[in-house]
Amino acid sequence: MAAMEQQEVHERAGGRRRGPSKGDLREQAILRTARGLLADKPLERITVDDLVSGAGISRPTFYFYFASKQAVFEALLDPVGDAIMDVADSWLTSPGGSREELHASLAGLAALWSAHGPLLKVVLREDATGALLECRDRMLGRLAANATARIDRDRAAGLAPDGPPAADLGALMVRLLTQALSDAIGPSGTDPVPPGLLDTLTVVVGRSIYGRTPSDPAPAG
Amino acid sequence: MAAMEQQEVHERAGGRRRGPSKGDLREQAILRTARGLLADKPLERITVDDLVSGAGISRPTFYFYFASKQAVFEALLDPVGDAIMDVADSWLTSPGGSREELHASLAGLAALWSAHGPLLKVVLREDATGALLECRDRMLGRLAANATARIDRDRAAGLAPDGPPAADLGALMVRLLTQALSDAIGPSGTDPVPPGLLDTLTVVVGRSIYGRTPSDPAPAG
DNA sequence: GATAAACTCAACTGTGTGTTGAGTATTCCC
DNA sequence: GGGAATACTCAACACACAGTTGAGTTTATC
Repeated sequence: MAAMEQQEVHERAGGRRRGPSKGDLREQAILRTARGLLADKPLERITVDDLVSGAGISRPTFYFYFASKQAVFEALLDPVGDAIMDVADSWLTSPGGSREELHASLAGLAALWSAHGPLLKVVLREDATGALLECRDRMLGRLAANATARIDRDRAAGLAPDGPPAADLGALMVRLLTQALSDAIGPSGTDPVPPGLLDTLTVVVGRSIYGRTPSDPAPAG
Repeated sequence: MAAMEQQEVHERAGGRRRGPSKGDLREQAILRTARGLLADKPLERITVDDLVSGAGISRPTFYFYFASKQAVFEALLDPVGDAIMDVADSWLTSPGGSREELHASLAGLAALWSAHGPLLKVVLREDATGALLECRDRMLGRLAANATARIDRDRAAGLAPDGPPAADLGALMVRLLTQALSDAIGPSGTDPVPPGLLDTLTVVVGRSIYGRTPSDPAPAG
């Protein structure tokens, strides 16, 4: 319960209460250490002691700045989540249904995975909890909602054939993309996304949404 | 290092060395307890103490039968892995490229996920290690190899258009299927797979492999 | 220069994994 | 049936990691 109180204090002003700077440096040092360690080993193998010794502080000092190890990675993830939202929105608002445009959108996603691989892998993991889980659901939800809207729009315009409910198809495409990108960057999360993968994803997403097989209805208009 | 020795003893005959039965009951009790607990909570929240008290033994007795908590779940997974291999092979050897046949194959996979959901989720997790990781790679590899062979065959027969390298496409389809099924059965891994998902997956896989968009080549023959 | 808020830590608690060392039961061979 | 090997069992450790306590020092503010 004492833990609760302390966490609430932290929540109140997103980490520390206020104040100019002295401890800001330490907070930054913790975040920097976390980011660095993440390139070497997965989240579950990073201990509070790693962060503590990396930042040159003691254990309780760490807990003064962050409520838990997870909270550090949540803080790290915040700006990345925003970037994902931007990609999602730009995909929705981009013009036509051309292959090039789809390819470009996927490249935007891939760039995020290249830049923040380890972090994105963490948040997509099945056993995420707390704020990490919320963040994931928000990210995936926004991506899926925009994909769904896109599919509906293109179906209404006769660009895409009917098929599964747009929401199901959209959610599936999002899962496919995020999973494929996470796989591509390897266990450490630092490999580059191979260009061939982008081509394959473009074809698969393109065919799934716009493609026809003999048993699909013919194009409208 | 003492741990090493004990583990090797275990490995030598897949668990215990031999002998008739007395301890076989305990081993079964541990496995049964593990399977039961898995329906309630995820692997990482199951402790050795849970298994120990569930099976009515002491801690060291547990370690006599299994080298670690992970080893228990590896043992549980063995037969499931075999079943996956069967599904993979039956998909490869099934006849034509009809939608019904694809749907039936996917239903076979889905049945496995319904029956062994929690276990399959564990093995597909990114942070699997040791034998669990090997098992996963073997399963996914076999599925992907068979999907690839299937795509090659159907392309050669003029049933499927050209497109991304068959191996890339096959691997992506496998990832899509396993991920979608894992998602569908929920966090606990015990929800039923909704029938609508099977339809959607059938369409997506069908279109990805056999479908055409205006920019894809026309059907051969 | 006193008061409060920001900051720091040595030493602790708690929970989990895996081990040690010393046994008891079972089997197998004579 | 006696004796040695093998199967099995456990109380009591050792250790790693998360998170806490309680008491202290610095820094900003009036």
